[in-house]
Amino acid sequence: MPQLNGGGGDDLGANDEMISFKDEGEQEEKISEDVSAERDLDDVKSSLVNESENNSSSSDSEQAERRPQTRPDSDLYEKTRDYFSEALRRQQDGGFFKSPHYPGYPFLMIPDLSNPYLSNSPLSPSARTVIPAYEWPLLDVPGSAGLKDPRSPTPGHLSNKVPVVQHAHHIHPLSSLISYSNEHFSPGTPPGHLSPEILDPKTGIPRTPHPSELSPYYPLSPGAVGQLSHPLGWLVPQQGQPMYSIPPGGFRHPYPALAMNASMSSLVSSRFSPHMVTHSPHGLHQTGIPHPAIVSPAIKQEPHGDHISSSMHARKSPGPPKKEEDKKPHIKKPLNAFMLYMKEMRAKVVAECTLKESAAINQILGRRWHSLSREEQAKYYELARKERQLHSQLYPGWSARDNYGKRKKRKRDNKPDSTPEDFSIRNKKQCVQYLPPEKMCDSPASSHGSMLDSPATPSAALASPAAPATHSEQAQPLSLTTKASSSSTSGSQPTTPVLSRPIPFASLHPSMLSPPSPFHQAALHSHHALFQSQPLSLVTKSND
DNA sequence: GTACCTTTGAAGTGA
DNA sequence: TCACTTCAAAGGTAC
Repeated sequence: MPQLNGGGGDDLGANDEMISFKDEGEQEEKISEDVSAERDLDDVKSSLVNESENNSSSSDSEQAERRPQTRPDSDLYEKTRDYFSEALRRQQDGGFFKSPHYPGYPFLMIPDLSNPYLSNSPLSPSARTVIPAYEWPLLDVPGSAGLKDPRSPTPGHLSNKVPVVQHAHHIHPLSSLISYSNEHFSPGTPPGHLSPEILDPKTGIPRTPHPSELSPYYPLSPGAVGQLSHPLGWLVPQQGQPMYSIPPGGFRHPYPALAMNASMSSLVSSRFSPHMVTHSPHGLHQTGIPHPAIVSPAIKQEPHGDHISSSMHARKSPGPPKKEEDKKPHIKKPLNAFMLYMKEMRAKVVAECTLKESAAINQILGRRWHSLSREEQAKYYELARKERQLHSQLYPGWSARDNYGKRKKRKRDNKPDSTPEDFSIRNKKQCVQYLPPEKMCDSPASSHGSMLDSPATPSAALASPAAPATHSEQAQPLSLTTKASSSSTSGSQPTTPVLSRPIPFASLHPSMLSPPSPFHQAALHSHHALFQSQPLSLVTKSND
């Protein structure tokens, strides 16, 4: 797959996750077939969902509104996509970020801050108006990034959820997926590019458009688009949202192309309130622009969370006092491929069913993830890889360990050798599968099945390191390393996906489960055998 | 108010 | 090197 190697030498990261698919042509054909098949399937799904939901509660009507109405014209999509690709290719001058690897996100790859898209400073909301909508379809997704859910009465930044600070100091190539949170847009100052009609007349807050209003170009569901961060969103200061500081000496210009130019820098200084732009006595990175991954400790409700201004202080100073440590801004982990996928697809899944519990949604997403083609997964792996790269560039001293213990960790130990005291009553209570086994079989997937169940082709499964050697080995898709990582899925987690509450089966819809590929279907037979040996609905956690 | 649930993947820890 | 743990997102649920 050329795009996988497209980053080539320009990519600072190792290519260990970049592989070529031997059956590329095959894949492409298959994918195009899958796409059309999936669209058909989605249509069927929609109708089925509508049917099922017509019998549901009255609240479903609003969900029906969120439901994708019709598939955007695929031709238009293709043409537009090509156009975007071409436009971006022209833009990109061989900087760090080459041409987009993923046609689906061509607009994410804005390599150069001096490019015309950004000439008006991305820090200014109005600056986004200079970006022609046709060049940046996502920008034309009006305000959707600002509001995660039309049903939500509160914009993202007002949500009572953890208000993650999402400001940037440069254009993240993955910005739209790197939404460390969705609260990127300041509803107070609706971006100028937003059409008036999509702004809430009362609040001025861009509302999440009806699916039919959404750009048909972006291959995301309307809801998913709603979750997308504005690629420049984290540059937009947000009122009432604390900013975080750059760790003193922690930042450097990772990429020359990303280095903030003078105008940007001044804009940051001028537009960001003193609270937002911290002038560390130790000397911030000259950009002084924070990264969305940073979250105030206070926001994270960590113990001893300090005011945001105090969180601006240094983190990672050698041997910092405890107090200083507590003031460290919380830098989130970069999202992995699945997380990126989840962010993108969650809304779609939510829109397609009446399920609201994230646990259930995540189960579905997990299965869908497995049923993704390798190329599709490759997109997310690549995105995740780039995000990790950028994250490491932005926070050279950051370690995942920094976040350890920052949240009260639940006791989810299911190890059989654990003492009875380790098991809370909650852990012991009976749990019910969200998805019935039949449905589970409809999709690949035990948590151990991973890629084993859903390679596009058997040959691909062999060719790709994504295919685990065994069920206990987790896939390392796109990685040439054969190291079999052992994640929690192979370890502490129950062998059967369980949840404390059953999914209302009526709310489940076939669309929740990805259409099995032929290979997948073959694999399903073995899974049927597996699942038939398991309780159908009630399963207890494998605590012992 | 907050932990839990669920998912996968990355990274850290300890043996 | 391996097994295991923690965290990342999300939001309803339960305590």
